[in-house]
Amino acid sequence: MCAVSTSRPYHHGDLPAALLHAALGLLEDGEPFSLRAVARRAGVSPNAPYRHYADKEALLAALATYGFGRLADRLEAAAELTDMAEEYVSFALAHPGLFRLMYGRPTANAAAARTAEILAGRVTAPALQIGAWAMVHGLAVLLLDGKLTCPDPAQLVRATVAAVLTPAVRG
Amino acid sequence: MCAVSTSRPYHHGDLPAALLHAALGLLEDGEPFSLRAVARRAGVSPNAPYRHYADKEALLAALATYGFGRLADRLEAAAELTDMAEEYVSFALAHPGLFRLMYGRPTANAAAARTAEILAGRVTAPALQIGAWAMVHGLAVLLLDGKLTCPDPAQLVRATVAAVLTPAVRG
DNA sequence: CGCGAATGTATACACTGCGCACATTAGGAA
DNA sequence: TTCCTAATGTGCGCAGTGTATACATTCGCG
Repeated sequence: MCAVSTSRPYHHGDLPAALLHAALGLLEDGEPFSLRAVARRAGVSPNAPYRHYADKEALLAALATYGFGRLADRLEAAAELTDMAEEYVSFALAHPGLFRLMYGRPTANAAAARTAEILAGRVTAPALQIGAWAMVHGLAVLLLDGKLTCPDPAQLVRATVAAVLTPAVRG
Repeated sequence: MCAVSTSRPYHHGDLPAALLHAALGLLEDGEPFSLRAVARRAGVSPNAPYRHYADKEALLAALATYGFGRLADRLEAAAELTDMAEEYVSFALAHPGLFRLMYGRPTANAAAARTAEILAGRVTAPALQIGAWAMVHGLAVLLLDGKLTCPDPAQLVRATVAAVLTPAVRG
């Protein structure tokens, strides 16, 4: 059958990127995430993604490493530990779906470790490095899950870092 | 049709409790969690649970509040902040499915708040209370997600609390 | 031009959560 | 005792999911 001129071409051009973009869109919009929904949003058949990603996990893993890259960029742009903590939490709150996905995948632990290293760059003692990461991550997760309600999360982060981390670093 | 004598009775007796138990078993065994699997494990038809729980969320919410109860018991039995932190993390590592479920439900925030209060009982300053909870929870989550590998988690918790929380509390 | 490889589509299966109608049973009323 | 009603469990069906398999279309190279 001949394609009508107005129809889009059989071959998409750059489906892998389009799929990633569509998946990100689903996460940002908080819509239920399914491979079929991703394909739908990319305007492609339900099985087309399988040409580029082995399975759903593979797409999610790609999303996770992308997310860790974005987070690392943000962290590296911060000057002090307090700023990094604030960026970390604000990233989580701005992209809840992506953030949860990043830390939920057993894959992409290397990317997570790199993120941790950037954070640790502002701290000296090893126990403090882990403690700082854990506290900031804990704040992010608790806020994300609604276990810690607060009108001004950024302020909360700064106060908590000042009360806990700063004395420990000085100590 | 007449029931054969060896078959179990039509009415279960205490299905709600049996369903909770079956669900817990699924979580502990790390098997994929589905309402049908819960019903299967309880030896009952796929739709029987709907007589006792409005939907899947309701069952999960019941599980979550149960889990928070168990965690609170453990925390209250601990004498010092360090012990509580260790209990918190060890609970998470011992019951990963249940722990993730507890903090993943938007419901049962009251139970989570109660847990936080128990933890806060060992700390005075408000910012420190939140910081302590966040750090301990962060350690639990990072360990659970495999982002923080460590041969002896309990030791890690004690060291981190000693390095970060104790100095901050001392002021 | 022609053919093979890459890419997208169609169809199909097992599984899920869940609504609806029906079967079975328990427990009180006559 | 017998019967009736409400509680409880079952069967069937629907929409939606991940994914395997077979097919159609198109691009790029000879």
